[in-house]
Amino acid sequence: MENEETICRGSCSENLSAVEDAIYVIGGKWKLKIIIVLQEFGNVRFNELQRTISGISARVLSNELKDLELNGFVKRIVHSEQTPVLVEYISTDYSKTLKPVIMSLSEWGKNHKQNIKADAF
Amino acid sequence: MENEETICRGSCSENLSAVEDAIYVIGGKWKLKIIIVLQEFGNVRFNELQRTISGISARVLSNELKDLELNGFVKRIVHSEQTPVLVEYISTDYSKTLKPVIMSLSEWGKNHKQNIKADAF
DNA sequence: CTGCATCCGACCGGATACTG
DNA sequence: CAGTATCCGGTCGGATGCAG
Repeated sequence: MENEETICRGSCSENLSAVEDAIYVIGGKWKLKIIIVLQEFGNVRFNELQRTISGISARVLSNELKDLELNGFVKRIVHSEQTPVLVEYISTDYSKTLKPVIMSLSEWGKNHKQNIKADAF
Repeated sequence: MENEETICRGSCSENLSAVEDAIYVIGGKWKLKIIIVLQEFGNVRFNELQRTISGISARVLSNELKDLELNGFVKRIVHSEQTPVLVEYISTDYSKTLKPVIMSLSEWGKNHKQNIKADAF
């Protein structure tokens, strides 16, 4: 019993901390959604992004983008220093490493919605 | 299933909403961590849970557990109505459907930590 | 157009104390 | 032990206005 628990605690904390790290970086309501849009659309401008991701305010989007850029998921490209400024955001190669995460989440979310419809427990 | 390069703009919103649904249910700082602990430990009592997941307060843990129970990820088992009350939480079969999500997140988190150590960009 | 600054209300969550 | 109630400070984030 003690032995099993000890083993479990070992791998568990490892797993826990890994997931914790992941959530710390890509957690929150918006980050993954922004990454998804950038990955699937390619170059996207600020307002375009805001329109695509319904519900996000300019303020929050701005903060999220800064955060994502700091962590290497997003690259900010300025096309013109004159007004009107043109800025595009693109996803980095590193953000592609999130593909499996996004896929499994998407898959699960799809199934979950089905289950919710099926039975209301 | 699909050619990733040609993932349609049409299915983008599909993907987005699926991930959004997933995040809505299992998002947040704690939910996945609680699920992980319950899956790996089996039966866990409230205080044990709080001790294992460092940083969570009783109040928050209580709320999260209620939420997880409502969504069918966790089952609450009362062993005794007398004081001291004995309660155990266990993960449900449905929570096992999150395995792929947890695995991909854990995998990514592990790699990410390595990359962070490697280069500080 | 792309944001940042500010104000300000809502809400999250810690600390503490309490109950069964 | 397993929570709940209350207080309360901090943060989140919407709205608005403005600047480059």
